[in-house]
Amino acid sequence: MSLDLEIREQRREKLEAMRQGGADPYPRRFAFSHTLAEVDSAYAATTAEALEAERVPVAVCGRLMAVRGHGKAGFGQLLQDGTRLQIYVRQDSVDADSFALWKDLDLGDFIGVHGYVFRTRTNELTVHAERLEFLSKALLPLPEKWHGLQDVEARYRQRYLDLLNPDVRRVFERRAKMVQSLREQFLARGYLEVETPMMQPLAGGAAARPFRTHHEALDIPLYLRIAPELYLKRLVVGGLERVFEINRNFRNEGISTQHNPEFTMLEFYEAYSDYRVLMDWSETLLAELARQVTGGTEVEFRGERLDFSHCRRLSLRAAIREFWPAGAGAAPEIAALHDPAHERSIAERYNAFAHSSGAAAVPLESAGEGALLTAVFEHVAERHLLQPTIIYDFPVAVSPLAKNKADEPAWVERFEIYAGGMEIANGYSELNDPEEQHRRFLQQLTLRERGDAEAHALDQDYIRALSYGMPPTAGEGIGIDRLAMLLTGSASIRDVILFPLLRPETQGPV
RNA sequence: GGGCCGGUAGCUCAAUUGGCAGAGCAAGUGACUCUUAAUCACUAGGUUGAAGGUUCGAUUCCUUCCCGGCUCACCA
Repeated sequence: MSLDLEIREQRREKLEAMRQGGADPYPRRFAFSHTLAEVDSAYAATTAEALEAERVPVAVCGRLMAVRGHGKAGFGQLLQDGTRLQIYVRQDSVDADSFALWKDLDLGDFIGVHGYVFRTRTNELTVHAERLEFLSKALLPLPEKWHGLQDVEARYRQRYLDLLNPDVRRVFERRAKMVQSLREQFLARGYLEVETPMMQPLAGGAAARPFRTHHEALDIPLYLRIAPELYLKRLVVGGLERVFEINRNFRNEGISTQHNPEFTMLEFYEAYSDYRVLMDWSETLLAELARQVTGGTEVEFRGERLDFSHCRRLSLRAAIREFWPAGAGAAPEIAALHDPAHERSIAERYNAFAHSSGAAAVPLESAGEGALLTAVFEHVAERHLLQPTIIYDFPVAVSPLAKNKADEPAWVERFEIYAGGMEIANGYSELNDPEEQHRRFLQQLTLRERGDAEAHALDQDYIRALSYGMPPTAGEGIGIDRLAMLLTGSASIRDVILFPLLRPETQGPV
């Protein structure tokens, strides 16, 4: 028998013995007087003498994480909701049943402790036990007490064990605080929080491969949403002029340190606004977010200090010039970047450099007009954009839902925010001309026919909604997971998602 | 999907260019009434991810496969 099973067998026997003795090993509740955190904060400043005089009675509970026995006495450490507190059990202070229970406890068991607060000789705040109650059993042993769970796969598969590690717990607490801060900032700006369909008959609003499912009763195919965009803008048509949604998107694409098939997006729209307004608002939003979550505007990410107090602004074309690799010859002239005729030669020049230096080349084949320049930007600049940076003005070919620039119709009023070398946000002035939107969808269809599985589908109902009239509107999506990576210093998106997608275990758990 | 790295006791990790698979924690027994990674003594715990191959002998070398990590490509 493996040791694991042996331990479980021994612990089952303890449970059985408890039942034989008339006790319920899984009792229903414990009426605690204080949480461990409350004990901690209430008596943090109280001296040993004052506690001794007062003998404050408490009833506390938690998971037993450490035991240091001394024969007829002993110390234990309880863990409750992230707080640890020491207990002291001595034979001459508790009843016989409680002491027998104490001797029989395993690490990981849950107990309730009645007693009083005191300080040990080393001045540690401790509950002096007078009675113990058994609350629940750990049949399986917990991970190693000092190192915790280290195996990366086990950490993700058994997150409940990983979360016992305070550093891991802190990441998810901070993520929660982040979402709360964002929500509060949007509510303060007069936004309404909404929920739009996660299952859609057409997966629109972004360029990505969707997950497909099927509704039995209606007998129709449905797609898990790749973005909420088209629904949120329908709401703006309906007069909900400031809306935001924090929810999951699903994209049937690769998994990496920056990609999980389901990820959380904050997406928002405000009427009578444009991308200039959103650039300003995003900048203050991020700065305030960093302040509320970390207490400052600077964070450490992959060895870099990132400063969220402001965003640098750079046009896409300027970014290509600035980050054009030295080995690729002179950076493209501004005039060339404005002339579609030069787009291909710019990409080819970059690719010549890429081939000689071993860097990834820009795929030339399927790209439509304007898409090449965007691809060049991503290859040349993205990984250099460590400090928060707004990149603005994109080609219309890669932005089928964004409004054209007044003075340059082949380009749109769109921006993306980069930090830590990752794209974390994407926003634009929304295209609200239904006829132009229809033409854009048709262009996407021709891409689709050419084999681009990620090109937008034609959403007639969305065209109809726009035809009723949508005010000038600006909208933006912010990737919550990546932002959480930045604000928690996590190198992988899996470290900020409680249960990241993994291949299922072939051999079931023990 | 490509490249690189990894998988050894429940957990964290060792194992000498191929030579008896080990330690700490956790577990069991015993000692111990102020410890805090408690201490001390003893005990038990292994199909070294799987299947083949080379060899007198494989955790170690080779092949295939499984699982994971990093990275590149696609994407946010």
